Amino acid sequence: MKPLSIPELTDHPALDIALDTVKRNKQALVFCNTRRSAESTAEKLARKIDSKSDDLEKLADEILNVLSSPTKQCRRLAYCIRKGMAFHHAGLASKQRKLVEDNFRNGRIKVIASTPTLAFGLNLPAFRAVIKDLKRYGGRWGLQYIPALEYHQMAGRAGRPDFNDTHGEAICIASTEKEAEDIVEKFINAPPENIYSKLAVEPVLRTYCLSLAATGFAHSKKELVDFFEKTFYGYQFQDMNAIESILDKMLNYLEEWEFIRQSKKDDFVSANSLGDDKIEVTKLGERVAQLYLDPFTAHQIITALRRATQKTATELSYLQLACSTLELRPLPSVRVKETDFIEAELNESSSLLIAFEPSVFEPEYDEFLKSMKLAIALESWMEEKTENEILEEFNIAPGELHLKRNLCDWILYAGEELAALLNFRDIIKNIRKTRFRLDKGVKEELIPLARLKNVGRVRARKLYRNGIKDIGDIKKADMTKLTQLLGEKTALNLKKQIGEDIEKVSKGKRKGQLGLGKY
DNA sequence: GGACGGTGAAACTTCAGGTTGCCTC
DNA sequence: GAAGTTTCACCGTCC
Repeated sequence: MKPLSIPELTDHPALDIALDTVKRNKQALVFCNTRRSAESTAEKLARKIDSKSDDLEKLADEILNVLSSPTKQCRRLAYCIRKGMAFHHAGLASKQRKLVEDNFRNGRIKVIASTPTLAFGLNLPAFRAVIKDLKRYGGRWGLQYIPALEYHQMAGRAGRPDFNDTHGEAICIASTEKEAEDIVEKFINAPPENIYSKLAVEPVLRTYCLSLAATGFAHSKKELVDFFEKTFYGYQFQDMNAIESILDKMLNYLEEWEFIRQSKKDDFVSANSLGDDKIEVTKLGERVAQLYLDPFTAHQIITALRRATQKTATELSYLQLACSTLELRPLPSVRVKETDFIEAELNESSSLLIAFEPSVFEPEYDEFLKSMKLAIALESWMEEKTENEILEEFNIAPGELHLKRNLCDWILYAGEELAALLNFRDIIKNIRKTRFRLDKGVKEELIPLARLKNVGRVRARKLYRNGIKDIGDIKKADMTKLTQLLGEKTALNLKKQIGEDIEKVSKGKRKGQLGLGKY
């Protein structure tokens, strides 16, 4: 194949290649190693494009209005979209992600600069897959080459047989001859890495131990060992003695946490028998298994709930508990300039916290600070801060906020269930309230309004500011005012929800809805 | 003389991804 | 390790 000659229009070859693809009226995916880089790549490309189209203008507006108040990320994406460029990563709101994907498929968007999200799972082929970075930051090891498997995933996006492409091009960028040789050797000619069983990780192993016992699949340690022997994990591990001792450790934890009871047979009766160590699952253990919860997390929650019965726990206490579980990881990082205010907040509310709190000198302290940061961010969501404010203040993008809110809700739901089983009635009430406010993103005063269908944080606040503060006020409010605030359909709907079926207000008189800003 | 604004270099900071549960407030 | 962001010194202009 003859070498491509591509004009140098920008400061990076990956961008030049992407622009060249657009010139040929084809599509490209540019894979970047960070979200920031994906965004700036798309923006730089957009700056080089001067075409315009009505379709893209419309799409950009749609992208901009996905959230009730657009974030700077929304504005940036909308700017790119206007030029037929886009970025894609987990920080996008899910609707925006879908819009980007769909409009790449239908050809309106020409280039997507993305993190590896697009390479996994999504079927989004393009004529060219440009892999801008083959290295990624790997904690204390600095920049490291990505796995060959990941390279294959990304390169595999090149070529669209469904669109009669006869070939596709996967392009890596090297800055020296030596690097080019490295890339060929490490990625293009290299087989993918071995796959290891996920069971080999302790959290997964202990979850399965408990759930196998809880579902009656295994009644003794022997049956557990038999089961794992037949799995891919057993096949890979081979050494069943080692597995047995790992299982021993897991079972001891489960027993210590009161999820199972092990009835041991006299040791000297049968020296070699794993034999008759019966496993009995407690009520608590059964519920933990049903909740698909890592037993360690469950134990962590239960310990914290016990503490909560003995002191005043606030919503922040429950949020921070949820944020300190493994399920919420990876946690958003704490920036240097944030450390001070998080520690200040910590000083203030330390007595309220119910989860384990390491000292400054322990290695867990970093993660603890992060959990505190996320908890504060979620709390400010409940205090009605907008997505943009949270992005600016905490550097947590809308998509990520949404994901963390869901995870947090799941953990808190589990906490609620466990509290019910343990008969901690007061706690249940508080967790429910926390979950509700977290779901809706409202202050306490808006709870009665936000309970109504079709009323979220925006409408509830609008009503409240106009003196309508609860169901009683909605009953009293006249339709004209409600219509003015929320529009006719929603107003009628609200009245219906509280048991009043009102005929439509006189037609033709309808004024525009009142903007939130003015009231 | 001082406030202000623009510029560029140096110093500093940050870094990918995503499934599970329930109906009740 | 590299790209992006912030900070800061420096200079010119204006009032």
